[in-house]
Amino acid sequence: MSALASAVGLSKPTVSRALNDYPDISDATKDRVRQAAIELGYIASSRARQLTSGQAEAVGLVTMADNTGLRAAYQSEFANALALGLAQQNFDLLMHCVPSDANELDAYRRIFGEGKVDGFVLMRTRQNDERVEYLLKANIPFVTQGLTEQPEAHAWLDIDVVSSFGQVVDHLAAMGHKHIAFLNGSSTVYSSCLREKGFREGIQRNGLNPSQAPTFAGDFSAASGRLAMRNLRDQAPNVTALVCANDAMAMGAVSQACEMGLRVPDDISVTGYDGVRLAELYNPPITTLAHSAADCGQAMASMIVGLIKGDPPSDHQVLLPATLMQRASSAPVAGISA
Amino acid sequence: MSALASAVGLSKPTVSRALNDYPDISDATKDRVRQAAIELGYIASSRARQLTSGQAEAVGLVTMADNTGLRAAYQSEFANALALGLAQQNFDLLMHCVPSDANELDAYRRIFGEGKVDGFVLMRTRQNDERVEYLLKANIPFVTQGLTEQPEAHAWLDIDVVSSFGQVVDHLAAMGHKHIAFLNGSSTVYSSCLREKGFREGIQRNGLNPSQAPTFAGDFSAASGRLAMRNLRDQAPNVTALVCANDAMAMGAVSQACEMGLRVPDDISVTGYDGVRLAELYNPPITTLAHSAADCGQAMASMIVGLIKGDPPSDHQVLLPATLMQRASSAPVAGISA
DNA sequence: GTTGACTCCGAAACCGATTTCGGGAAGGTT
DNA sequence: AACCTTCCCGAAATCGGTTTCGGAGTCAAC
Repeated sequence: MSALASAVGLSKPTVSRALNDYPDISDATKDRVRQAAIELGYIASSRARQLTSGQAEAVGLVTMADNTGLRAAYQSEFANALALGLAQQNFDLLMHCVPSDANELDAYRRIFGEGKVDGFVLMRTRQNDERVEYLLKANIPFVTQGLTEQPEAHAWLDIDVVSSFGQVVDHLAAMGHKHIAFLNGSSTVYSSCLREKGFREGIQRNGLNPSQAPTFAGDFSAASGRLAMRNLRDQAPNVTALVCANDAMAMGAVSQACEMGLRVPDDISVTGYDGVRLAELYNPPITTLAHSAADCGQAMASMIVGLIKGDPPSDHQVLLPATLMQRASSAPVAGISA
Repeated sequence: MSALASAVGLSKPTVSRALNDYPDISDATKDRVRQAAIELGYIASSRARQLTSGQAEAVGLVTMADNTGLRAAYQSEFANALALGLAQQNFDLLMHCVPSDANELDAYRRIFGEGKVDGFVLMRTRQNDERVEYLLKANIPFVTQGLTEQPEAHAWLDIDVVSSFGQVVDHLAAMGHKHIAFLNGSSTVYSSCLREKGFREGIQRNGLNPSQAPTFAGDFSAASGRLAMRNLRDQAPNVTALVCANDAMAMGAVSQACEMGLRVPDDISVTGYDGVRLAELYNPPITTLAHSAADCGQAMASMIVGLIKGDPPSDHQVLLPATLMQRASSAPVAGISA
């Protein structure tokens, strides 16, 4: 920068103010400086600026190393959209990955302590999420993707899973299904109880018999979807529709059904839930509740930047709807025409 | 920080040297400083260190906004592994996403110019990749994932696609297939010509008739896989196996085949190629060439760090094998027992 | 006692920007 | 001519570390 300053015959502070459009610099000088900056290809060092401003102009995203398969697909679309949204506000996205057995909290502490980021975005909130507690206590700006036990205390963005899973039941009930099973995901993930709540409300709202609507426990993996389908045949053979807590389990369930000689959807309807666009490619394409990971990421980008700039968390609490994507894996029960 | 210095009754430079383990500080003092640093919860500001050292201790990954579906899944596994590998060497991963219509080069120029990163990792190299040319000319360290026209000039890591696609043909030929078609991806992606090369070599090596091995042009999307399957039935009905350049197209082809009443693999075998683990979940699971995005990311992390520390690019040029994952989408031609 | 070698640490400069403060020049007023 | 504004701009301090250089001790040797 001092090279630029001497090139235009001005002092360093004047150049700085000219580039930052301060009011006490004449327009002529500003133009001259800007012109010279372009000619010399000058780009201000963000490091130096950050040192004085105290702002890192970056947001951290800490991920776990074991993200694979569909989960990875979602994370990627999300991270991309997040990075895009942040870039539009001149913020960077700092990705940090910790081994699955490591202490995440240390990573958050260190990254923020070193001044590399001004705040965090948290994916997949868990029950009793220690990250949330730590960040709240340390007074570090953050947004969670997914609700927590203390929704009023921090910023969050979530999909309305309660209403979503109710919608799915409505959809199936409207097609004549009376015996609908639910395959839930890991109970350590906070939203699992919300999904079950939505499912139960749907059952009730449609006047179905709750005792004919068994819940199975899965872990969000395709393998657990397969297992559930096997158990379903043994334990509740009259079930005609299976509502899965995510797409991976739905895929596992469909595959298993096909291998057991069941036809989807003729013999059993299966539905999923996710923000990823892969369910559409499946064979058969899977009826699912979709929300856009891209919209989600973009929205969270402006939320976290707002927080960093001082907005109260209560300004940034957003519940988005998911939309039912009706595809070939669900159909009216046999003997009933749509 | 100077607070730490006064706490232990030493000067700032001494504290700095003690923490960085300089030889001209007594062991007693070092211990005292380290102890105090822990007690006070002192974490050195990376910004200040970077300002003097001139190193950002970060690597950039610039992505395009239109990454969705399977491609996103791969990117995510890769980015995760990259971030993990970088973290182990105290480097950060800076993700930057540009709109699909924007000029990427500006992003590279700006991010490096501002001193936010010391180098880049490039995904999906293209033919006549302007990014490669720019980074070479600007003398900025980078590693590409995928070969380019000037493989000797820079560091890269690639999967041996030539041998891989040869392997697939071997696999199919061994099962009695005589009429094998190839569905290639976009020609703008550099590796497309390598894939075709491998396929052709396989055809030749197995003594098959090249004129009975038509190539179709796709664009890596599932939709183009569907289209290719339709064309295949019209234009080359005697083909019994379709080799696809990636998994997404293979999935599209399988779905389309099923909808047209063809059975996979009984009527036609289909194979894919990718590093993602989703092909395994498909219905039916798809035979594919797999490589680990995680290994790939880890390897590239140490490559780029090595480059930044001054290694010549020739030290970091790696060709990895892919392994054939034989699954249910490929089988011996009808009438031949495995 | 003076000298020299050696160990350990502090003062000051520096990295590249921003911010505070103050002052020179131009122009208008008495 | 003296004074006051207003408009621009520069000197110096600052952020939080690292690095260069030199100086204060201690101790042994002559």
